[in-house]
Amino acid sequence: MGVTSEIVKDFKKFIKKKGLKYTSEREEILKEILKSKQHFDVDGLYMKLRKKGSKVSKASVYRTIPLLVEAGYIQEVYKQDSRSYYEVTLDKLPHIHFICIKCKGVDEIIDEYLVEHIQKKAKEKKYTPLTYHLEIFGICHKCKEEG
Amino acid sequence: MGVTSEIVKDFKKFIKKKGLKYTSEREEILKEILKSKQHFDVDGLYMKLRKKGSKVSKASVYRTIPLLVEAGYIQEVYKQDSRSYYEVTLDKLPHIHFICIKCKGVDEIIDEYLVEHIQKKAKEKKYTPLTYHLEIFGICHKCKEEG
DNA sequence: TTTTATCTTGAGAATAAGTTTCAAATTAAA
DNA sequence: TTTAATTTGAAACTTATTCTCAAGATAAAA
Ligand SMILES: [Mn+2]
Ligand SMILES: [Mn+2]
Ligand SMILES: [Zn+2]
Ligand SMILES: [Zn+2]
Repeated sequence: MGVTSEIVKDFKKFIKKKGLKYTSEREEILKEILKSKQHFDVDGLYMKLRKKGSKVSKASVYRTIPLLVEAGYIQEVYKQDSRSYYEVTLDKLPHIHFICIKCKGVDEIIDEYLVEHIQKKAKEKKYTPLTYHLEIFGICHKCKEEG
Repeated sequence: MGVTSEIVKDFKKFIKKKGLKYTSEREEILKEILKSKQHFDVDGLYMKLRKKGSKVSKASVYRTIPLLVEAGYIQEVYKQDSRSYYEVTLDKLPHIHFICIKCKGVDEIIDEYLVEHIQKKAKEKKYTPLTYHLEIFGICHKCKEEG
């Protein structure tokens, strides 16, 4: 049994435990998200679903995302141009995103030490961390060369 | 001569060098921002200006902010509820913001080591950093206790 | 100082991501 | 199968930010 179907089963349990109803739309959205191995936004996700013939509405995508965040499968990792970007958090530590403001390219840096450091600081301030946005906006090497 | 009038003079120079015109609106906005010793958003800033009798329009506030960012006086430090928050960057290193999603309170941690670490990573990836968003969204101690 | 070209302003319209509304459809417990 | 509760899609709504444009301000040149 693949990792995906494990998650789908867990999600169903999660939904039931909350007293909500498990629907095909919710499952469709979760499955599509699990396929994305990169960052995604609502519009991109919605387009992908539509292209495969799905009839899910954008409203349902917007409504399902907070559930998936709460269940711990995805996280909002950054915002750009007034749009939120998410990623699947399977085995992923919080990490830094370098975002090029010219080409919009995103580069990740995973760094265990950094995460520990930040979590120690959070503990000092008695915060319970939920979401990390560690973003550096700037110009990437390629765009710099092109002027 | 105070630090403010120094900055105002520099800003005028900056504006002229760009071939733009120095206006009372731009100066008013800069001065009001320099007074704010905390994070601010456009609406709050605009309200403050209005309360002191200023006639500056919100459009001008929106238009002036990118100039002040470019000049290096302020930076966008985080976004919340689809609103951007800025702060004056005088002698301020990039720093972490702990943001409570319940009470919206913001706590800062300035940490030279962290900044150096991140900048080293940026250099490794050949990025030219411009803006840092180092945010941790979570629950503060107080809100945690209140349930 | 006056002229003139260019830039900036305020007001309101436009844009677009995300939220809300509501009647019809679906779920799942009884 | 019946029934109560939830969810859905579609469209309306909200709201921060951007854009448009005519009128006003700036500053270089005359
Ligand atoms: Mn990432
Ligand atoms: Mn700060
Ligand atoms: Zn780039
Ligand atoms: Zn709080």
